[in-house]
Amino acid sequence: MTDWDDYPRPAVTVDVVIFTLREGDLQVLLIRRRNPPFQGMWAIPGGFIRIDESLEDAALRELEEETSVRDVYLEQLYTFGDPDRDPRGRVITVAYFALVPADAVRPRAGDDAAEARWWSMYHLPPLAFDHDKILAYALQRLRYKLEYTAVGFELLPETFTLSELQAAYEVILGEKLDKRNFRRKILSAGILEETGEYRTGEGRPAKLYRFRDDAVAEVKARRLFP
Amino acid sequence: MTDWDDYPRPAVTVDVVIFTLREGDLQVLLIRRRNPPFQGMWAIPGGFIRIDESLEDAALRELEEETSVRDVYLEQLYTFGDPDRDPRGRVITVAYFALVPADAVRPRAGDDAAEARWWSMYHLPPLAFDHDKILAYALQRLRYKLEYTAVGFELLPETFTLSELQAAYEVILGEKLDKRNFRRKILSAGILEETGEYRTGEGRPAKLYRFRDDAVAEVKARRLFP
DNA sequence: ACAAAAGTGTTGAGAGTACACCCATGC
DNA sequence: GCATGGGTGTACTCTCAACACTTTTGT
Repeated sequence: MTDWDDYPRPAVTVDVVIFTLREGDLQVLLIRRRNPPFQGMWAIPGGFIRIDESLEDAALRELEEETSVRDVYLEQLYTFGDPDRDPRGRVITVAYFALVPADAVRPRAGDDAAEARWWSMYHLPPLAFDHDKILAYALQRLRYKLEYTAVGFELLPETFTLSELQAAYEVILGEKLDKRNFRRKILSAGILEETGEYRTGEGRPAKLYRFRDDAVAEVKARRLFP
Repeated sequence: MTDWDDYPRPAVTVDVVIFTLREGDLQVLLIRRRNPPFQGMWAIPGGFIRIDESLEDAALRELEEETSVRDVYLEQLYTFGDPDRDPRGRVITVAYFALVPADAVRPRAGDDAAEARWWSMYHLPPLAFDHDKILAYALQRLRYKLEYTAVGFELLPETFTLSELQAAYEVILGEKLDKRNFRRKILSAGILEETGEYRTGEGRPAKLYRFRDDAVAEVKARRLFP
């Protein structure tokens, strides 16, 4: 820290891993790169930070550019900064991950993307830069958080049945769960309330639930540091 | 991500929160700033990244400059990037935290510090920049990790008694632990081995232990949800 | 002998896990 | 009435927390 201007500065970007649940699957939003390097390959949405916006604001801006949503779960994931991760030069990226309910989003291509679409986390295309590493880490973190917080709800629509909730957990964790134990535990946690409505379909109609606002607030309070 | 040169670049620094256990206390290494801004105030050691080194290498370099040690526990903590956190302009800092055994270190002042010394985490001086926030977060993370991993050992010398280990946990967690439960739990985790030596002093001599480096250190996390 | 720290077991409560059948509806 | 998914209870195991006295050494 000798002198302020002595050091060449890296470029700094923010990348946002956007997860959702669609088609009974855990999916992630990717964009196809319009420009070199890695032209035509798939990448996590992101972009350069602006000089007067916070990192979180930059992540929210990217998120909104790609999905038109705000007010979703967003958490800083990790900062990736290997000197050779971008062939154009030194680029450090602060990765975030976001959880959005599928029904709230219609992906749209941004400026630098020819195309944007959902991909299954379990069947990904080849990815630009070190984005495979970033996604692998994001999945690990999502699974881990699911085990001790209630973030799973952030991926579901406003109301849902217990079977839908259980299916969400199973898809993300990649394992089957016992129905009775799941229901007992989730109900005794006191974070759900019945809506009074039912979902009909094949078989017996299922009670619809929503998250209790106060419980969701508690989870949200714990989510982001500073 | 329109064009590479369109964006003014922020400066990027790495700050390293260096924890140790000394004098029966959890302490952190701070340096007194020689230059403005915040001249004369205490700060977490850190500095600008070099254009061709990775973030982790930069953190290791800072750590070695301040403490002359390598090969200690080092983990990326969080990236702080509010636009106004440094009055000189836009500076993003990638914070790391390091755990060093007290007997391995003799702090030394670096280039930009008039002075370097250990401070109790529980009696800190006023800090430069947003370093109070960084330290608060580092402590939270350290406590959290202590509950489900074996990182506590990284703060202790090569060999130690169970009472010393317990005292370390108590200082970091800020609470008293039951001796019998602590011993049973830590021994049944199978991560310690006896050295065969004893530490003598006042009272009955105590067995010395060391950490088994082949042990899987992760203590099973208790899940909030299935 | 006494001070000082090391070391040691049991019990009760609560949480987690495994497991199989009846219920309400649409067709 | 039958196919389909929704909904329910119990017994066993394991983990965690609370709690007090004996042992070994140095002086």
